[in-house]
Order: sequence, then C-alpha cells, then structure tokens
Amino acid sequence: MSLPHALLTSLVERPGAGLDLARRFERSIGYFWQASHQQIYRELGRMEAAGWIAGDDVPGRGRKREYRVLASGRAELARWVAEEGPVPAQRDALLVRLRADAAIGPVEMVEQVRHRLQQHQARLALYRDIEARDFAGPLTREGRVQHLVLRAGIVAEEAGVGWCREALTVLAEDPVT
Amino acid sequence: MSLPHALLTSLVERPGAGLDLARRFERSIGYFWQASHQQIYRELGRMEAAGWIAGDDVPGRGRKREYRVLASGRAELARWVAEEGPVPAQRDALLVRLRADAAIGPVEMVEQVRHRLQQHQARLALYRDIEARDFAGPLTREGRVQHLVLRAGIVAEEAGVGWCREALTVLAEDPVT
DNA sequence: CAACCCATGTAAAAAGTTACATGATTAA
DNA sequence: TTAATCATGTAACTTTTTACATGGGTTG
Repeated sequence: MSLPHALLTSLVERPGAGLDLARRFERSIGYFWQASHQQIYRELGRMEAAGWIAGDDVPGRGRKREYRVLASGRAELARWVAEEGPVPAQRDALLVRLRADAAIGPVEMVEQVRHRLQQHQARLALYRDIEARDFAGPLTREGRVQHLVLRAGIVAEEAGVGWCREALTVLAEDPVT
Repeated sequence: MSLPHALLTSLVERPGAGLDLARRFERSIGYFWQASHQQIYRELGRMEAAGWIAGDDVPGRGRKREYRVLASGRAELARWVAEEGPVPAQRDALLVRLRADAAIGPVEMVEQVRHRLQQHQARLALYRDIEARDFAGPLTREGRVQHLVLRAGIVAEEAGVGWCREALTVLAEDPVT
C-alpha cells in the first residue's frame, strides 16, 4: 500500500495538517494518487503511532495539528522508494461500455467520448501551464525528476486526447440515428 | 460499480462458467478491467439473485454451472452503457516514488523504470499481434468498436514506452553512483 | 448572531485482496 | 492410484467510499 508513503512524501516536501494534505491530494500529488480526508486522518494516526511522524498542536487554531516527518519515517520512505512495485493495471469503465456496445448493438456513446475528450484536454492544458511556469529554465536534479513526474501526466493525457479523437471518428461512421 | 456489467458483457459475448470468466479476466476483458475468481463467484451469485443471469448445471462436469444472460440482464446492461461514468483517476506508485526520490535525495530507480519499460513493450507487442490477427481486413461496426477498445490499450502502452525512455534519459544524467 | 468555512473525526457499507478449503475429474 | 487440474466456494482482512457529526473560528 502506498498511501502512507504518499503522505510521507508530501510531508517531507512540507509539513502540514490533515486538511492541508487533503487539499494537496486535490492537486499536485492527487494527479497520480488520490485520497479522501477520512483516509488521510486515519493514516496519519497510524503513522504517528508507528513513530514515523509527529504532530504538534497549533495554538489558537482549534484542533489543528501540524505533522512533520521523523527520522524513522524518512528511513521508511527511503526503504520503500527503492522497493520494486507492481505495474498498475488499467481500469476503465468506458472501455467496458464500448465493448458492451459492440456486443448488444449500437448505443449512443458520442457524448460520453466527447466529455472524456474535454477532460483530457483540460488536464493537458493544466499540466502544460505548470510545465511552462515551473520547469522552463535550467533545473537542478530535483527539478528534473519532478518534471519527469509531470511529463508522465502530460504523455498520458496526450494519449487520451488522441484516442478520443480516433474514437469519435469511428463512432461518427456509424451513427446510431 | 462496473464488475457486474463487465461480467454481463462477457456473458453476452459468450455464456460460460465462473472459471471461464476468471480466465477471460486474465486476458481480453482483463486488459481494462480486472477481477479475481472470488469476486466473480460472489458477483455471479448476486446477479443470479437479481434475475439478470441464469446458471445451468453442466452434467458430468462436477459442480460446473454455465451462466447465460437473461432479458432483464441485457436491459440492465443497455441501461448502464448509456449512463455517463466518471473519468478514471491515475494511480501510480512509481510516480510517488520518483517524487519522494526528488525530495529525499537520489535513490537508484533506473532498474524500476527499465522493468516498467519492458512491461509496456511486452503488452504493446501483444496488443499489436492481436490487432494484426483480428482487425486487419474490412470490419463490421462490431469489429470497428472492438478495435477501438484495443486501440485504447495500444496508445496507452505507446505513451508508457515513450515516458519510460524519457525517464531513463533523465535518470542517466545524474547517476546515483 | 447567523451563516459559513476550518478542522477533525465516526460509522457503516461496499469493494478488493489474501489465504485457505473441498470435492470432482483427468492424466501419468 | 496418485498427482494435477478443474471448479466452486468461505473467511478474514484491508482499503475505499459515502454519509454524517461536532466544535472552533471568522465575517457580514
């Protein structure tokens, strides 16, 4: 499981409270690993119990606690990074729908593919903005590796856009009407 | 949830027993939707209880039961296909590892990326074989839509191969040694 | 002072994973 | 006749999702 290590990574980059992390998982880290705040709070509790992180009360801000990574957490993260993990599997209900469409006869799916195309285009534009803003000039090693992570998103979205265009062409050949 | 509908799709294409479906989920359907035999048997039970499918005993073959889709299952599948679903999220631990690598200092990750590259290449070769074998000549609408599903796998693997090559170039610039 | 956001949770349900169990049939 | 494979499951656990709860602070 990678959630604790995604949290460690984010906290190494910058300490923060549970809700801060939840917000980071809606952008940046969340582009390739998702988690809800409920998951995050539970995992932070476990990680604190394991001695990987420590939480400090933030006075005057309600129950807010800011977490930072301890030495043993940093060691655990280094151990995990070097570990070989499985290649993530594809899982896309739209492809199941298309296959069902092929089997049971034409269903109107152009709108679904168009919607998917828009999402890919929107994410691609976002990633390219980030690329132009943060990775334009000469980079340190840290910058080059961070850029690589962003590039993974960019090539995936480009592939998505290309496939959607192809799909719209094919679906237009045989209109359901 | 899409598992019951993936099973309906597979059973519409061809009736079969639980283990047949489990085998199909290790190839074809499994390229974009995975399920273990435990999940499949549980789901087949629910789908039979819902009246979507019926199972017939296969005499002389132990406890084997062959399932086929009933009219209400076909209707449910048609309903679900036309429904709009969420865009699946990316979730890749290797990208988390790279981001952690950027944050805590250089870790040897070339082998992991090389391994990933090999997997993408292997899947790409497999998909291209299937493409050459099953989708070479002129196709019916059914064939064109099935081809589209395969094309999604091909463009995704091509993108993966391209990114891995890019990553190896970047990681070679700053050897950990 | 009311409405809203901040911040942290609990509870229950659904889905997925891992390990193990059991009997029937087939091949060496 | 024994080992392997076929075929169907149970049980326990972990992870993820969904819905709800609660109190502190801030702003109109």
